[in-house]
Amino acid sequence: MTGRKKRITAAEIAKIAGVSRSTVTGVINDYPYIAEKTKKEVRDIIKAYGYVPNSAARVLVGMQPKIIGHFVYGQTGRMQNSYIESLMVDVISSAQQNEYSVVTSIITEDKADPVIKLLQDGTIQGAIVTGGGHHESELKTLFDSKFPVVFVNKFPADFNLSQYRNKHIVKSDNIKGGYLATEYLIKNGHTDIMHISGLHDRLSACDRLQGYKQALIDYKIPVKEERIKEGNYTIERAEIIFEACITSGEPLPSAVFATNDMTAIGVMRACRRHGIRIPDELSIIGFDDLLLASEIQPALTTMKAGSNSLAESAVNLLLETLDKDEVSAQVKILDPILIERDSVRNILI
Amino acid sequence: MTGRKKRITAAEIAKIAGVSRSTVTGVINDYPYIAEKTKKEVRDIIKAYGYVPNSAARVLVGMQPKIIGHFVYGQTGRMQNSYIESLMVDVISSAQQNEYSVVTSIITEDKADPVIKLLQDGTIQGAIVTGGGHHESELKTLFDSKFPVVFVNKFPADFNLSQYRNKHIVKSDNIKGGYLATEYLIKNGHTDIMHISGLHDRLSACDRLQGYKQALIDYKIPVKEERIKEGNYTIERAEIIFEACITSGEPLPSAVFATNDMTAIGVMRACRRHGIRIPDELSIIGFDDLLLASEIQPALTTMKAGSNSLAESAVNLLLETLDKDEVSAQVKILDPILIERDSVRNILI
DNA sequence: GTGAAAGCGCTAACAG
DNA sequence: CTGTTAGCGCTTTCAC
Repeated sequence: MTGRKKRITAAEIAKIAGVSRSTVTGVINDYPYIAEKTKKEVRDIIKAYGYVPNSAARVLVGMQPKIIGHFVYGQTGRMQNSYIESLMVDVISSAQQNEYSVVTSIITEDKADPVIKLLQDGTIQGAIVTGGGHHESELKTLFDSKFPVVFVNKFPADFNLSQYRNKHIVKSDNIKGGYLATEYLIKNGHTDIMHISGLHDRLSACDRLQGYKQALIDYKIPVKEERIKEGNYTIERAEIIFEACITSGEPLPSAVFATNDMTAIGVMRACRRHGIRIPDELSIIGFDDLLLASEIQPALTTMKAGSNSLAESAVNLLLETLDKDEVSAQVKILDPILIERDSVRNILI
Repeated sequence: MTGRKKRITAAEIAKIAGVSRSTVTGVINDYPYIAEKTKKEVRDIIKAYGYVPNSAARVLVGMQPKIIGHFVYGQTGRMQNSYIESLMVDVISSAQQNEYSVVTSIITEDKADPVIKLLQDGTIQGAIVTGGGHHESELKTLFDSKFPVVFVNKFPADFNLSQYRNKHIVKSDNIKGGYLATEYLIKNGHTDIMHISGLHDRLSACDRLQGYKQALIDYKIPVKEERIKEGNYTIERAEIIFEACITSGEPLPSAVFATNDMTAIGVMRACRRHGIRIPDELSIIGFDDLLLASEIQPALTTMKAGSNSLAESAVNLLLETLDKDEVSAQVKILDPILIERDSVRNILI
């Protein structure tokens, strides 16, 4: 680009208004010691000429750009997980309510480098990190940086939060979520419950699995390893897994607890293909409460982590931190809730 | 915030490396007239000290921030239209492939003001505008500005593109889409086809409606106004509309062309409640090809505008424009395609 | 090849 | 209450 039209500057406004440059600054930032009359006059001229203070110049002298980053770690390839998409929207909405803008970065490969650059070069003031995937080294880098970062359901395995500053964690209580989901199935009479988990190297998946196991133990139901399968959050993978169960000839479980709704849908797909009716022959419960969950047939019973409150909590925590100088690490844990729909049958009655 | 740790500057790097400030700049921007040896030495120091050039300072001296905006006009309240969400992801992905970041702004009310400010204050270089809603005055403002903007399926009703500079339009051919959808129903033997449209003040809705009418006319089927209902893109509204049709006692159409998938889902919901089987008793075709469309039962036959290519075309058009000084307006029209699934029955056989 | 000097547009700290 | 001065950190002439 050679020379797009130059914008008008504060100096020019000052000249037009017949005041000094600093008076214009004073008007813009509404300093109390500028005469109301002057303010009004200058404001009119500012409006008339469409003057807007240059952001780069303000940031350069130490003002805050009011932009945060949202780093979304995603699985490779096209992201077809609408959970993460609605989280994006929620983060943006929450930020905008506080007059902040958000730069959303989708990180599919090991491209954390360009992303942390946004923090380093001062474009953004802080960041929210969400999504899946195994990214120890990038997360470490973020953790060890001085920048304010809020991690949502995602953080390095071995961290000692108390050592850090300006780092926070917002998470849904996945152990509890796994427990409640499993307990719900048990209370509906199920004892042979399969769990299709998320990737075993992700904390959220491990927690849900742990909750599952704990519920079984508490209700004196043996935990069988062959009833635990590792999925990868996609419809396709879940479909393959359950397909294999069906065609193996082994007896099917009476219920499945899927680590997320997409997985649950995959199971449903496999069932559809083989004429297995839900919930009559197989009960299923998911996790996330995607929009999809209420629309498929039968409507999916699922656990809701509260994507809205997750994003909101994260944004609020981040913005609070931006105002302060050094904030010690905080952890905020949100309770999941059960959304009862039609995919689980009570086999006691 | 009082004083978060100051970053290291180019001047300090210069001092450490024992070279001058401008040499450091030369190394960073890889100027050809700097000795390779010097470059390497300085680069090592830069890396060792974690130096990253301050973005605000660079922008201030006229460099490009490499950030674009995505302004998403949405209906009031929670956006539960996953079409727009996946468009967001597509825009971000396309931009990132070109090493641009994107600030996504969701505009629910008449808040275009804060959003155009991002352009005016130089935070972003240009913008992509998508979404629904009636926002003549804001769009006008954008149109009349000097900033590069690409409008995706959304623009002022009365515009004379040729007058403008740095403004482009990317749209899917909605007339054709409406035509193809309707024609498909006709070819499957349907003659009593209802259309649930989008809001009549939105161009895309009008175009789809027009295509619908044209197809009927071309196939010598009378257009009946009572078969055209105005929806608002939501499941809820569509459900109410079709519910009313069912309970009115009037004969139902044999097919429905819904202006988007959400509307189609609303119709399906109403049918479910009343035991009307799809596609046996009612055929239905949607528009958008949401992920949902392939998952619901029966899988929804729909028109795909190609959200991916829409976003990609828009981003490419915008980035090309950013490099140039003044670009005359362009219009890019994308062809919709039919995705055949199971919600339409051929009533001829 | 390298260094010194100017200035992008703004805010802040001073005098007046 | 207003005007003047001094940078923020960078890139870009232009001499050396």
